[in-house]
Amino acid sequence: MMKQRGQVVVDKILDTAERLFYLQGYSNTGINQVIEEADIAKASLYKHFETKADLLVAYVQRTHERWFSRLEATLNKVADPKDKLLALFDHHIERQEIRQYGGCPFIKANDEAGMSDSRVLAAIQQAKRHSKDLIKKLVAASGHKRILTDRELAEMIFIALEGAIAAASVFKGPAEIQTAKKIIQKLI
Amino acid sequence: MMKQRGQVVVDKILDTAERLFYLQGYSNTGINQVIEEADIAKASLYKHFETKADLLVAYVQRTHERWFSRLEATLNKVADPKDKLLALFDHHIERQEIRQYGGCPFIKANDEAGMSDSRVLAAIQQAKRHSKDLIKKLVAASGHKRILTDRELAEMIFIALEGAIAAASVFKGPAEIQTAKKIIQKLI
DNA sequence: CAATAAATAGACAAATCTGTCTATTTATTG
DNA sequence: CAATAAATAGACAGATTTGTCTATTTATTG
Repeated sequence: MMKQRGQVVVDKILDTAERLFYLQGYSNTGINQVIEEADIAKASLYKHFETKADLLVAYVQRTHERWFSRLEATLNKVADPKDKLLALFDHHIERQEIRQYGGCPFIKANDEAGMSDSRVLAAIQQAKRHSKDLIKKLVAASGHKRILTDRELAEMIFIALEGAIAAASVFKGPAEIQTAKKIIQKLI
Repeated sequence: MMKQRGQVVVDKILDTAERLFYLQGYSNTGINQVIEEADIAKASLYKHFETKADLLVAYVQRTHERWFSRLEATLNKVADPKDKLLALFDHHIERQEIRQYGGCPFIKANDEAGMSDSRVLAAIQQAKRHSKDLIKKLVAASGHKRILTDRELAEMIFIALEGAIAAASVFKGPAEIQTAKKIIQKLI
């Protein structure tokens, strides 16, 4: 039952889908490219995922899980509660560097399929609610200046992160995320 | 030379492309659907646009022009300089209602084609720079509290608008745009 | 009116797409 | 080892994609 060395087929599929769906977009990525680059048989893919849309849903959920794990690991390394808020921005600067400023994978998936597939939309909303909740907890524990209320500051950080990542993906650089960080720093 | 009543072919194409590219996405919209719904011949489309990608570039540029006209008209109705800043948010709440919370058309186009087509990326960057410049001018004339510098406030408003529109398109409602407005109100 | 330009309908090519199916080989497990 | 499950390669169907081309009709303009 346990495959230790060598990925199991479903992981190879998801790894490849994750890379291609983000880089090229869902619609621009064909099943044939996925199975070729994942180096698996087509029948194997359709044994694990009934349709291409099912693979998209799985991709969003898996991206959500991995996003959360990585962010949690980053935040655990930061002690000061205000610094945790600022670490959010540094984390996303690093992530967007790695992602070559391709923007937020959830917003991308939402723009491509969120209006037509309700399961995709639901998975994306879950991820964004998760992000917002996490920020709310960090704000509550931060002991900030109270220029804004807890709720306002949390919403502002959430919205600023979203906007800064979107802007960074337009201008292909970290500038807006760094700017957002400095401004939030003034407000906490 | 002048066509007065009845749209010329190129306008019918662009109107249809505008609607379909935004609603369904560029990749999910076929040339055949465009010509059918625009009620024109395929040869006419390819006489005006060499490739589908050229139509996308034209779509982005036209969306940019129309976005600016509409926003300018809205702002001209507002006298108070601080109210102009707040009117940005109201304007986008209305626009996103009409657009059924489909998000920013430029970010959408960027997510779908910005990484692969440099002309699309350039057109999107122009639109976003235009938006940022407009906000900067409004901020400079606003006589705000100077909790933030002019540059910081302008960047914050730009980023907050981007983020709020993205969040609104995930949660399919105006909540985040309204919240962003209230927060900016506190800072000006 | 005559000449030129613009638009039309639609067939067509060539490639690509998702999804199905068969037949075979490789792993796993009792 | 024997039985079951999982993965493979690849042909195939049927639909759809972008873009080209021909032949015809409709507008425009000198």
